[in-house]
Amino acid sequence: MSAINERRERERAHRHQLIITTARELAEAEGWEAVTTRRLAERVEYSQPVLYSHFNGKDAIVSAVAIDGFSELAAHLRRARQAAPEPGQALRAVCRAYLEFATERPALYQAMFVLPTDLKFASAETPPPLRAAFGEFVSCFRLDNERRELFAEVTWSALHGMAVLSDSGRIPPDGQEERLDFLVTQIADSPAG
Amino acid sequence: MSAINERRERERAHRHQLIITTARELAEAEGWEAVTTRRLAERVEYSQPVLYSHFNGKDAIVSAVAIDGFSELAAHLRRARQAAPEPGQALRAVCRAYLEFATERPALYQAMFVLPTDLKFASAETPPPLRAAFGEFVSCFRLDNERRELFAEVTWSALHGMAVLSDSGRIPPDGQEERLDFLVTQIADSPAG
DNA sequence: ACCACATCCTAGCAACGCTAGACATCCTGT
DNA sequence: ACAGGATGTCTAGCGTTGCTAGGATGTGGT
Repeated sequence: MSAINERRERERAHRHQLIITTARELAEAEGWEAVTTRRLAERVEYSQPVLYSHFNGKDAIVSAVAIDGFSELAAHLRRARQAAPEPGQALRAVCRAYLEFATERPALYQAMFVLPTDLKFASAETPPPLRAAFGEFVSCFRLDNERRELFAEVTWSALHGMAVLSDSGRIPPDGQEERLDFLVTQIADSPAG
Repeated sequence: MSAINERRERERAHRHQLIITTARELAEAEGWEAVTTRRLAERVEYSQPVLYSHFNGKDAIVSAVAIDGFSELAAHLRRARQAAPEPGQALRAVCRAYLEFATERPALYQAMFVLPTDLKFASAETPPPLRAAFGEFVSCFRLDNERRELFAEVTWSALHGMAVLSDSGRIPPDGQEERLDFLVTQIADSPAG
């Protein structure tokens, strides 16, 4: 109603975002296991209950960070795809960008793809940024390819596996480049790649 | 030294295994978040501190479950590979068996590949069962292929991605079969597959 | 029979996610 | 201008977590 309420809403929205970015910073600096509601509250200079007046719980905060991450990922992939010299190089560029994103922001990546979240994937309520990111993979394949989505899913799965297995030390972190090269070659060398 | 001590050691080893299998059962029945040291202690009918006389902590228990899982996975993959009608079908059979394993024992799979563990991968102290499981993938490729390990790593990464993204609902659980088919086709259609 | 040792449990610590209820603060209507 | 009510925030605490110190109990060896 009044201008006062508008100001309050602005402040509230501002604080909402502050919580998200602070959680993300804390996670990127010390890992998600260091992100406790107490420490987070202290950093934003409010008491614990205010976190719960903005989010349903800790998982919801992680989800909010994840959504921000999806937007960034989508933009990152899109930039890479459009900067590719020729269409045939788009897939390679996008895949490389994906791995880059995962290795440079491991905590953010975890929030998006590893930690338990409330997010709905591949359904009606899927957040648009998430759809956009997935769409970048789909766009790497020719329009007349009836199985573009399938191609994209497998590509994404492979990249995710590489990212997460490498991050947790289950495959050697070096050699990502060779694996990437091999993957792209195999996927692209298909009837309708 | 005496027979009494031997009996004690036997009992201790027996209890050690009891803890592991109980933890696994509990995880498979209700998920790992339901596996607390208290509940686990109650189930094995001992107090909490005995768990810590066998393991360094909860993570070590998870790791122990994971190692058992690696043995089973290795055996499962080996069986599938050897049952393949012809060598050209080995890769497909092993990949299918891998996904089968992951979907039928999700909690065990999580202990092995998702949850934080103390395990060392791809190093000198890598547990033999783990090497064996990975070796089954390598064995699917021809001996004269200099990049067998690379092939195996990418194959494994892709399968892991499919398994974990599907399990967490990030890609639709149906269509695994088509994805598997596509993946195997692309990987196998290579100069030295 | 007695001592010494190993084994096991009770009890408790600090930290976790989360919430009820008191307190203060500010807007609103008369 | 001032009381009343709504809004917002904090203190304090609940139940649970992983983990551990220290005492009780019972067994084995001399």
